[in-house]
Amino acid sequence: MRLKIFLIAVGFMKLQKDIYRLIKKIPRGKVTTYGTIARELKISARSVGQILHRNPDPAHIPCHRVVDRNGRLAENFAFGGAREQYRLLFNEGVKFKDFLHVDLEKYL
DNA sequence: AAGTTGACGACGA
DNA sequence: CTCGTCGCCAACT
Repeated sequence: MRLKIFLIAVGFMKLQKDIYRLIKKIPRGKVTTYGTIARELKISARSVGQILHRNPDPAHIPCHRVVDRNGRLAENFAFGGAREQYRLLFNEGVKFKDFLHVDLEKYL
């Protein structure tokens, strides 16, 4: 049982590490897009979403700073939905056009 | 082991 | 801007 958890953790480490490295350097009050991360990692944008969705380590990965290419929030945000993501970003001083759209033009 | 599922993206209409 | 399609690919049945 415990072993299983360990193995899963190790398995996640591969991509988690790469994504973590990119996401963690996002300055406060800024955001990035899935596509940007995807190109950096040489993987599909979809995979980035996939990996973040089944978020391996939400405590150490500021996934709320990741939006889609239109600056749109993820309505299916794993932790509390878009509402929660909105709140987190707002706390960092990110300006919004409306509930679901971040003010891009000044992302990472 | 094979099929389904999406925090997406690009392109056309 | 939205909507529909297709390509994408790791994770999950």
